[in-house]
Amino acid sequence: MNLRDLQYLVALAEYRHFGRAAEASFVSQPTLSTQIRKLEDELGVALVERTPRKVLLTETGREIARRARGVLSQIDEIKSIAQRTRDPESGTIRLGIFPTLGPYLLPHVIPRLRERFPRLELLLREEKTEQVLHMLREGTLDAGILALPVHDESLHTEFLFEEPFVLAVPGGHALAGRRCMRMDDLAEQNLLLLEDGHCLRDQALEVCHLSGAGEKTGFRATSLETLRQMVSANVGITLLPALAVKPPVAQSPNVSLIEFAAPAPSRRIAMLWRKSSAMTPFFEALAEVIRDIPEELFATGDCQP
Amino acid sequence: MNLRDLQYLVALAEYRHFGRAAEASFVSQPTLSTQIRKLEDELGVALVERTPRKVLLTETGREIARRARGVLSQIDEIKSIAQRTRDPESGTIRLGIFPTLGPYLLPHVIPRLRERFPRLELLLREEKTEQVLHMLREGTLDAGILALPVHDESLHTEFLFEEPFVLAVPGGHALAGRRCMRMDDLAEQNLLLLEDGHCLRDQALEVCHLSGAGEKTGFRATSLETLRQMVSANVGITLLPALAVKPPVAQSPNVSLIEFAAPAPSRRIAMLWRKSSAMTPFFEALAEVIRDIPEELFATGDCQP
DNA sequence: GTTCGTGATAGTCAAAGCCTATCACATTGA
DNA sequence: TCAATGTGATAGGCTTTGACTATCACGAAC
Repeated sequence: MNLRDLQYLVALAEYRHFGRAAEASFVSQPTLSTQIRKLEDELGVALVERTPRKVLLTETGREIARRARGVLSQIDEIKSIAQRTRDPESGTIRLGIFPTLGPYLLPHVIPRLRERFPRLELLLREEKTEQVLHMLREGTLDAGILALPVHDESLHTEFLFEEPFVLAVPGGHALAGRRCMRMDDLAEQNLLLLEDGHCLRDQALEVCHLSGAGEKTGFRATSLETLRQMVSANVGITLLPALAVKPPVAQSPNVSLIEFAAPAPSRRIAMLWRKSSAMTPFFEALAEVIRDIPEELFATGDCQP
Repeated sequence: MNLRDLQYLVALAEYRHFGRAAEASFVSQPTLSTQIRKLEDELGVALVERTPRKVLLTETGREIARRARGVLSQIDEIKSIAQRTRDPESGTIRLGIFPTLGPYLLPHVIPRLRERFPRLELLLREEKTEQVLHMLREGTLDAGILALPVHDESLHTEFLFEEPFVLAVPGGHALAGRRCMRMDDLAEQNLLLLEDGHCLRDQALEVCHLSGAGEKTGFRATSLETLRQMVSANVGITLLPALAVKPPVAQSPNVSLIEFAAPAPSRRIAMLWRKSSAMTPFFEALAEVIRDIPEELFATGDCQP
């Protein structure tokens, strides 16, 4: 049995005439006759009642023709899906992003993506970095936005932007009056950090290491917002990524933000997808849109400590 | 595109390995590889992400494979229609049933089915309720026997019988001497229950809710037989469905069974199949045979607490 | 660096789908 | 009543396709 057989049967059901059914199917009448006969042989039942100058389908033939229409309809759907994929801007992308970036980047990015790809359906998934990588590898995510470095040769890495850190201190802190500082100025300070599993923790530890700062003991936050609230509550000081302190994020009460002089500590953000993905060209276009958000979101002022 | 192509794609989606998909499809690996490639060429899109030692389907490939399963399912229906026309009572039915019913119902049902439909081949599949429903929907089961309610408009529901629960207590338990009780008598008791995923757990929780009983903490059984053994070992008390305590099921040592007065807690069992199935008349006959098992299997004694 | 697993390619062959030519048979019209 | 016509079936043949085995190419694992 094959799809052409089903097409012939459906045509025969409609025309009830071998010649006209053949013509509608773009084959010769003997071809259609033979194929219908072979289908009957394969199924072991009569589908057609052949009477002189008249063709009727048996009850079984009518029922099978009905199902055949459903099958052919689904085949058309399959071709439609394929056609839509050739025009990818109308499909669905599953995009992973980690929690200390997603809520601050996406408000800038989503409107631009909707404008650029109005027919795209974007399914966002907020997970920690390791989980995003895992889901990318096993194919439950199509792409991810992560901080570098990522060591995975099976993934393509498309650099997006560099996001600097700023120091957040309570309003009454000794450093609060400063607009700008050098990394060295962090020496002897102890910072509030996130718990294990967050890449921001590792990134902040790297800054601590370079600057001589330490981690405030006896405390680990579960989210960036918790860190911010702790600073606001005079519990301590912390590093925050630039996007997390720029509009539309509201300024927190009792929190002063201090930028760093060059070379400022920062994290490099990239979009990753499987090298084997068929969507590479499209992902590159998507990355381009993300890369195009305004630089003033990251830019520090003219910082001369 | 032809039906074999769709079969190959579905197999590839399942195995994610060209060799195993080919083996399952009874062709050689080069054949399957070539046919998939030709299908991709015909559709003009990549269906498969080929990475070293790992095969993933693209999102388009997954979507098309999903549709292909539907197509192949309808082709099976067409063959089934033809086979049923040739010989209505032979052929193969794939029947799903959940684990806390199957082992206790089937011994009563199988002999009657074999007698009534001697040429029928019954393939039984024991799965939890959600899995049976999933397999019904995707066409890997023809029918299922499940507890109601089931909310799925695409499935036909044919009520079979109502199966009451009995309370199983250890021989030395305070309630052990009673033959009969009201549901209220369960208040303040804590019952051993199955783990998540078993519909019997939900059914028992409903009884707990109505009667004021609770769940015994720190314990969750993986099977009904484990529950029974725990009662036998004086660990606690539990609800058991009636069929699970009637012959040919052996009576457990040190376990007393107490029936409930009307209205007794119970679960309603039904047979479900796809409304689109061509086998509806036959399934109705099959359900009739199941419905006809002796009522004393469920009947409670004259229970006057 | 070698071995192994896996998917792709090359060459080949049998089967299938399709063709044209023609046949067989029933219906229709003169 | 008979010839003409319409229609579906059959025969022979050709092209295409699906399938094979053998082998290659490449990346991962050891």
